[in-house]
Amino acid sequence: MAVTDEAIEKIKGMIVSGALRPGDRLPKESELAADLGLSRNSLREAVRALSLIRILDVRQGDGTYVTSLDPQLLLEALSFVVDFHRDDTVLEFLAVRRILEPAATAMAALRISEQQLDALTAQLDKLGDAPSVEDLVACDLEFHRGIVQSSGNSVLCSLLDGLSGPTTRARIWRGLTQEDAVSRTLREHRAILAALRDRDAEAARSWATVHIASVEQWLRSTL
Amino acid sequence: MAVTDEAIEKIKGMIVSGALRPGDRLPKESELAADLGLSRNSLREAVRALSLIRILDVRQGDGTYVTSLDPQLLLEALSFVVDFHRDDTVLEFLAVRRILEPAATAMAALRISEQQLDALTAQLDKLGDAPSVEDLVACDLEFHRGIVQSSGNSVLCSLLDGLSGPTTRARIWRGLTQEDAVSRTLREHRAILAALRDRDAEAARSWATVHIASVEQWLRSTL
DNA sequence: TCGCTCAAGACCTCCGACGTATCAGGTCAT
DNA sequence: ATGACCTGATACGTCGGAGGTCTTGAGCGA
Repeated sequence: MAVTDEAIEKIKGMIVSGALRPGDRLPKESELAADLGLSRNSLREAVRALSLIRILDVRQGDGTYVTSLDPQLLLEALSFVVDFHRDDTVLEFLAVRRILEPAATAMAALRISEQQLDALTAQLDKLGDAPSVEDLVACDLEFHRGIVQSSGNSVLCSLLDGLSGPTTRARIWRGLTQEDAVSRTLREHRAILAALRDRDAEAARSWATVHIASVEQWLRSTL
Repeated sequence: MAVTDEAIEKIKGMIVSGALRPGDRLPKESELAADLGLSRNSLREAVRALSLIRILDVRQGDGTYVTSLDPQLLLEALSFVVDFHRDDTVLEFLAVRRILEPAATAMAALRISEQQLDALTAQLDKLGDAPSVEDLVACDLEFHRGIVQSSGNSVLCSLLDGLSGPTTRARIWRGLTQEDAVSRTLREHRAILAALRDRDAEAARSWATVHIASVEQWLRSTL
């Protein structure tokens, strides 16, 4: 195994074992390189790799720190990976969303605050009846994110965030110009919100399923 | 933005845009570095980072290639990330599994082959009635993986694989020594398999839910 | 006390050299 | 002619050192 890979494993080991804890600062590059028995150049490759997936946070002029290791932060790397997928696997990602999103929406129905409900309502009101496709996409993303956050599970939230990432969603919506799709989306958003306000988890779940299934159906007929 | 980060973005761009396709070979380090306008050392940091998340495959003495970009491969990096999570977030990961696994099991009920059913049966038979905890853990992993693969969704499969990764599962099972837990697990596996054989998606879903919920409940009472 | 200057510390980038692994082509024995 | 073996070219792996840039905080003056 290459020295850089060893270094990655060792740093990972230090974090998993608790020798390095979230927020801790690593020894400076030259010291750490000496400790691990490799050159500064090779160590930098290891650090850079761990930095890409948000394990380490490198601040020039300051030092290198272990991130908070929050699920949210680590799964952020997921969206980076999802960006690489080609169109022919979009349906599979969408199928996973179709499983997760209704469940998250149902969970949210039991936990969402009045204040959050009001915010979602205001958001929909602000969008109006005939928004541009761009506005609708942005709003859709925000709407679902708000709901999923109310599920209270940050892993679930980050996962869905990654799966629904800008790229995937943009690709799907770019061609979604059929007139009734816009109004249908607006109606479905209203219905989901109403179900949440009623604390009706099953209704919320069903509307979320319908909502995603309609996108899935449209996409399937298009590809 | 640092030159290395720019290089990462550029390489990503080349792949996403289709200029580089799965399996393609990249120009050699020195050339690519010159093309992108940075030193070989800095480029190597970018390549190493992309290699960690399985976007690139570097072979010494040969060259650097774009991987297949299969969801399976890319989500493999997920397990690396999951390893970093501390015990207090295990419940959130488990909650996500509780959503995905029953759905995957239900999907499998409609698609699994006779041959795969026989293989799962043989696996359970081989384990016997009173296996060691280690054997049970290994078998459990294999059993669920086999089922999820039959769901036909490779994204779903990889995601669950990552979430159920060795570390998380090992941590959970390490303390699972209560006698009835072992026999209960065996019974539940048999029940899931029976539901699959009956092509009864709802029964399969329910048994999978029960199966995971029991782990969740035990874990919740322990932490 | 507040704000500015400046030097120390740490990461950023680059260069050039050498080590090591892989592959292709040629050589030689069978 | 075929196969194993050798060898050179090629490309990645590792290293040490030299400047450069950014952040931080101590020290100074208003």
